[in-house]
Amino acid sequence: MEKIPTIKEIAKRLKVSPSTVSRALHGHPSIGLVTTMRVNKVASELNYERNQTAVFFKQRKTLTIGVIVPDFSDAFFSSALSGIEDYASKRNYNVFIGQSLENPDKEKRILETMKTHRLDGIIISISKNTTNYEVFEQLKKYNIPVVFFDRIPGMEDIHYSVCNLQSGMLQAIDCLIEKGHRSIGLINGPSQLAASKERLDAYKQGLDKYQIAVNTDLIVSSDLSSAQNTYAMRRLLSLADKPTAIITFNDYVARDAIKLLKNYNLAPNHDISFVSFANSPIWSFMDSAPMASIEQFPQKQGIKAAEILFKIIDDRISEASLTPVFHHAVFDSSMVSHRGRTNV
Amino acid sequence: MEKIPTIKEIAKRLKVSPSTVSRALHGHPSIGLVTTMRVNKVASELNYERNQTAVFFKQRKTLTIGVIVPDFSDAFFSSALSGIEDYASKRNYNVFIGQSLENPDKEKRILETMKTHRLDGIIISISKNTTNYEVFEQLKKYNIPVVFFDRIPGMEDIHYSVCNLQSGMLQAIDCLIEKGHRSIGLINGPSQLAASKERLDAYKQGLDKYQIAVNTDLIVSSDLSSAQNTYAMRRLLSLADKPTAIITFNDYVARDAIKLLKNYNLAPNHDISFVSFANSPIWSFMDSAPMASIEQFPQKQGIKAAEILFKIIDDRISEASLTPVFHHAVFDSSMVSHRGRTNV
DNA sequence: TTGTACGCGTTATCAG
DNA sequence: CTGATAACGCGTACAA
Repeated sequence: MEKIPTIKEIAKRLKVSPSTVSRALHGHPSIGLVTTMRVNKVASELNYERNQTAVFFKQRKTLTIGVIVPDFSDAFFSSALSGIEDYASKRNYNVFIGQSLENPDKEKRILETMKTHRLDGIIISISKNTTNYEVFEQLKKYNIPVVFFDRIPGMEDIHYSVCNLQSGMLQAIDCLIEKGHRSIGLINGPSQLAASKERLDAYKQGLDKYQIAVNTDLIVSSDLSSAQNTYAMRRLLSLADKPTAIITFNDYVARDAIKLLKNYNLAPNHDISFVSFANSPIWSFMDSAPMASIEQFPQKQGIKAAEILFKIIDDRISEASLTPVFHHAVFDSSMVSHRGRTNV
Repeated sequence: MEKIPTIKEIAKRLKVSPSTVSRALHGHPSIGLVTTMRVNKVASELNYERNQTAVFFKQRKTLTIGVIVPDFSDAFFSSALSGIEDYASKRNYNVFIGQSLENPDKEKRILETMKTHRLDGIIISISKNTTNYEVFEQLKKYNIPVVFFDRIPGMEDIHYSVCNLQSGMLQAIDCLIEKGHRSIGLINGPSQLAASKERLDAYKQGLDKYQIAVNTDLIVSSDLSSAQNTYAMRRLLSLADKPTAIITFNDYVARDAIKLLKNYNLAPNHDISFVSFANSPIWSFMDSAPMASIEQFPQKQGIKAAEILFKIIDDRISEASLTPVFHHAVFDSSMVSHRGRTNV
């Protein structure tokens, strides 16, 4: 085990002071050319490499951001992570990760670890069970900026990057109405999710625009398990007046619904048209895709969150801002048609 | 901006020495109960939290491992990451990430960053274009253990965790032979990939077991693009003696091949049976899955790599091992049948 | 039981 | 242009 060369070591060999070596290594203009060259020579001979932990310690900056999501094996989040990593690495920043697995305790532990590590900033999509926001207040005191994305807490004064689901829902309804549908069903998610409320509100608003009364029979919910997805679909199919189109909470719900539809020997997008949310890559592998899916741009959301975070970090350097500004990025979801792709 | 409390601060308030505070906070037995309690009280009043960067610097341990893969938005790698994160977090370790995007230069840069950060260990699945292994040698000098997984370099004396593809291939062939197939095609990947050679060798070995001569017409390759996948399949379909079964490099190749087959109005697994590699989740969304897919257990590979890494880290503490031991985990791939799931 | 002194590697400040 | 010194926050021999 060879020992790792330090600035001191170089200084000793050259019989100069450590500070001279440090400055030479940084190309400081006040150091003479000869000295600089001699230092660089010895440094490369010894394979010197600076000890980043010492620099972090001294500078109180870690050049590291943290990313916390519920689960990296979920395509939505891993795609966001991929975008964040790419952005951060271009800024020469490093990325620390943690996954909450939807467990608020684990989430809290991760946040605390990141705090003690003095990370320069955190990007987080919170667990769906998180209700205690105290940690985030503490983070503020430690001056560690937090940017939320996709899943944001019900707090005032936060930075976030989210996707507005309303726009996609309204587009979907416009499109369905244009195709002559008047009876549009909704398979929504669990009511406690903010995302469910958002979809429902936009659904009602969309129908209202065309003076279509909301028929509560056409609105069913699921906890997003396959069993309940199927059950919800069955309820819609059992109606005397079946909907001619159905909007589902997400692509997985749509998949289960379409599967059931086929068991009834009905053709998706022919007998009943489908529009779902997420636009996940699964449809490119499927024979029966919904007519359209509403894209939520996970990677874009992640990158936007990173942009916000770095803006905060940059601003902090230039001035201690007296009036805090909270950055919000809300971009529109957008309906993506799958019609050319399906073979129904 | 409140300033962050330190041990010194606590010491000053209590008029004791910093070392007393430090020991008290660690529950050192030599500190009196009263003192300990007073220290803890003030610490929690001030919301004291120790500065991990200082500890890292002092202890020359970062309690952090790095994970590098080509792309986190790939389900295979994100699933591995998920497993690694979970394992590491149980050991109170943190995870640093980087993605090479198949770019050897970026990969090198990431590795160097991790080196200067003095990470305690690195788990990596190398980019498919990596040919220069010099960095890994340097890492050895810095005493940073590296564990490779899935994609491993052609080096001696390394730690790794991989999946043996031979077992799956042999199972597949056993299974196909048993069902009466004698003419089995292979759509392989690019020849420069070790994984292609491995599949080909096992394929030959499998046929050999049943005294079936290898027919080179039945072996085609693709660079794994959709275009070439389709082209490769077309070549097999244009043979006078078409194969009755086809083994494909991975699920994406199978998807493209099956798609083409349908254009020929032939039924997958009826006219031609398919077995592929990867067992990716896409099949659960598809109407026409291959008969079977060979599981490669990304998460398991990741966790195993983490186990190896932590074993090395643990061993290092207990003793400076004189004879280096290299840990290899090779577990068998395994054929997973999809027959119950397909509706062909 | 507690305090003193030092070191970890680097850089900023000030003095020459 | 360069050197000496202090400081960052913490842990720990050693001394008291």
